[in-house]
Amino acid sequence: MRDIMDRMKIKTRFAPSPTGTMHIGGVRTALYAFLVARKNNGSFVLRVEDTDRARLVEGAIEDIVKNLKWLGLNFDGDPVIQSERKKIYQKYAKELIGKGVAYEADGAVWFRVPEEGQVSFTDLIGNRKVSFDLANQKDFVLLKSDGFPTYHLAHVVDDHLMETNPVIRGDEWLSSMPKHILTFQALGWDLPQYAHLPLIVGTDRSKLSKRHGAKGVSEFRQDGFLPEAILNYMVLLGWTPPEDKEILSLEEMIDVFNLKDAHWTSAVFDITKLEWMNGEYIRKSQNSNLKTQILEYLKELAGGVVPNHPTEEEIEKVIPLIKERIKKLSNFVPLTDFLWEKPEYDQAQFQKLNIKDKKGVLNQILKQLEVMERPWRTEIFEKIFRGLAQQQGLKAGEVFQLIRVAISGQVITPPLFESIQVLGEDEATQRVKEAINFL
RNA sequence: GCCGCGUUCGUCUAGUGGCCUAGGACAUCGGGCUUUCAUCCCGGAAAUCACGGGUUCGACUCCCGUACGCGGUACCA
Repeated sequence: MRDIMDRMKIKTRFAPSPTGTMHIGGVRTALYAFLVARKNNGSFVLRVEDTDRARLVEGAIEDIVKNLKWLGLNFDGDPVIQSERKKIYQKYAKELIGKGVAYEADGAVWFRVPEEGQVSFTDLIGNRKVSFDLANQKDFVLLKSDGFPTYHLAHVVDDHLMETNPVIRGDEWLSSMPKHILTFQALGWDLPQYAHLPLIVGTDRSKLSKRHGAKGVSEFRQDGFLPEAILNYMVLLGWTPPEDKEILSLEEMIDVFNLKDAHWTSAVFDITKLEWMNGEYIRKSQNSNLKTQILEYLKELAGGVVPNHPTEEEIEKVIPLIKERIKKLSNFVPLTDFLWEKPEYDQAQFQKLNIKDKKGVLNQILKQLEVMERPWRTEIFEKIFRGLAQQQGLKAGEVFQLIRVAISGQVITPPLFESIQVLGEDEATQRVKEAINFL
């Protein structure tokens, strides 16, 4: 197999049908095809399988192209659009009728499957030989009565003409192999190599779909997932990198990926691990890159408009505070919005505190803040409130926690002093006053 | 029903006959660091390798069967 792979030129394709938004499961198929192509200096093309006119969804092609681009899975050349190739399929359907292996009935062209015999091929995944008894196969449609080809004809014609090798697709096609083998043979063409990728399934082990709350790529993007993390997580669903090195860039994947090491068992999509990995990517990204990504993310969230707050400078200031605290870009908003907006105080948050006379202590705090030398310095700030805690018979943490809720309305925030620095001394003092009034 | 494929911790997986009293990662639990939450560090629990037969001195690894799961069985892809 290795020899054959080496000798043949490599050309892979991703062939979705534009019946909806690009699904997360498709990412893995596209990624593997992309990796095989790039690894072998081959090409990777996009083919749009739009032969089912009834299920066409407007904008689906644009969605697929946009998402592939976002992911960094760049394809070569222009997409091949099957609906524009109608004549070609018709020509071969006619040829097949001429050869006597196909016939017309009910306005469609059917392939006549031999009564007996066997077909088999060896799948690249796991190097498994799979055989089918033709006695179990029925005649199938090549050309529908509307003149468009079925998947089966279109696949054979296109992948032969495009010289696809190997064909990388989902495992749901494995049972259609007899149809494809038969058609290739009837046309007198060589069978390409095939790699049927195991299905990605939901927690109930059935094919991943909307039923599982499975999302489209765009939704992952809106959720604040990074393309690198999605790619990295998906590549692990069915393939293990050498030496336990799980975190890999696209470039590194190209380097070490090998289809022959791909697995043949279906994998459950586990968003928890994806989230962890996304957090890893956020933590290890450069602050300046993160800033750009957050800016872009917020802009998209606001419908393409740059929001007034946070500004680029504000984001820059806050990044070191939140970098280790967010798993997804979307976490940025709830974690930081108290910095740009007045908090809405909630008794429940104050009640979590272990201090009896909150109002009294807060007044003490306010008094200190008003006389503290500006600009406030961390050491001084800490010293003063540790002293205050002691004097009040409280733990230092309890006092800091009270200040936290007073300035943010929340019990969980980025580091206190740094947050106050972003807020500014006036605003921080003002909020303590407001908290006192609230209590 | 028929055809095909599959079956190692909850999940992704390592493992290609002795290195496996089964390793790693996520999740989980406990501890450390710590003014919250995270990050980080240390440690624990977690798979009778689906089951039953073979083959072999020896099987998670090879063979057969059973069970279960999934996919296909469309003029959908």
